[in-house]
Amino acid sequence: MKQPTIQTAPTPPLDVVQGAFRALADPTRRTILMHLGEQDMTIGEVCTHFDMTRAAVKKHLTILEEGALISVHPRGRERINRLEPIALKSVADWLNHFNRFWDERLAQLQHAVAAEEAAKKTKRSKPKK
Amino acid sequence: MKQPTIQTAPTPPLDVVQGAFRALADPTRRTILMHLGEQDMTIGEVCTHFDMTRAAVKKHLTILEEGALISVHPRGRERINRLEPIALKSVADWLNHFNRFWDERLAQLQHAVAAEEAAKKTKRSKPKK
DNA sequence: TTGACATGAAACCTTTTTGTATCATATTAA
DNA sequence: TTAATATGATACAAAAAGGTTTCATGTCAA
Repeated sequence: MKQPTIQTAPTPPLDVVQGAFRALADPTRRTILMHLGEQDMTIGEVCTHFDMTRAAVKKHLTILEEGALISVHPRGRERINRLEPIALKSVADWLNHFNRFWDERLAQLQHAVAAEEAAKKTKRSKPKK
Repeated sequence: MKQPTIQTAPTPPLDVVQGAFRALADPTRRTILMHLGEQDMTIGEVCTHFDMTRAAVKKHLTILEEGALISVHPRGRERINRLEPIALKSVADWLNHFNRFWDERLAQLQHAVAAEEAAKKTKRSKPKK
């Protein structure tokens, strides 16, 4: 059924992308990332933002670390969690493969809206571009 | 309990983003999206690219549709699956919140590499890649 | 040293996910 | 009409996800 492709190394960051997408699938983890965007935080500090046991937050942080979205830095008995934007950028790069579709679709929508506006012909709202 | 807000639609992209991130977490579904980026496809055509039962592919397509990443258009007894880039763009927009971190971190890395190179000027033990 | 604090880790449970197999339905073509 | 086709839908099983509780370990501070 499946046609084997001949390319052997068109797979630069697949594991990285997979780990990052997996980590981003959970809303708690996305919220953690936004908090860490404000400042580095210990696990305890992250916990203060969630109604959840410390162990559960720790698991989320572990998955974020596995996805390379954060790094953990021991400082005494604490562990400082820091946002690591490189993996986030790899996700954004993957999404950018679809850039041209956004442009096409947005142009379609704008065109449709413009046609509708013209049909109404009541307002003179000028779409800025 | 207390819902003093009167807005009925203050949740513009939250559910959309969650549904899209959930759908993107699976590598099979990301591959499906790339195939649909090439052309619209029926379920059967999508199936030809995977070593998986038709029912499993159908479930993936359902999750992609729930995440608004694709739309399904009946044509006779077939269902044409079409990429819907708007939800993808909402994910990209969410990621762009971290844009400034990429810039900062990349600048840091470039600076660090430059400093290390300068410090290494005396050494010659560079392992081959 | 002692105790409080911050974390790590394991066992366990429930729900979701991801696949299968099977049967039902609607459409096309002969 | 009849049969093949394309899909929908349900029930099922294994694995992963997401949470809790409990206990152990290492560090700081008095």
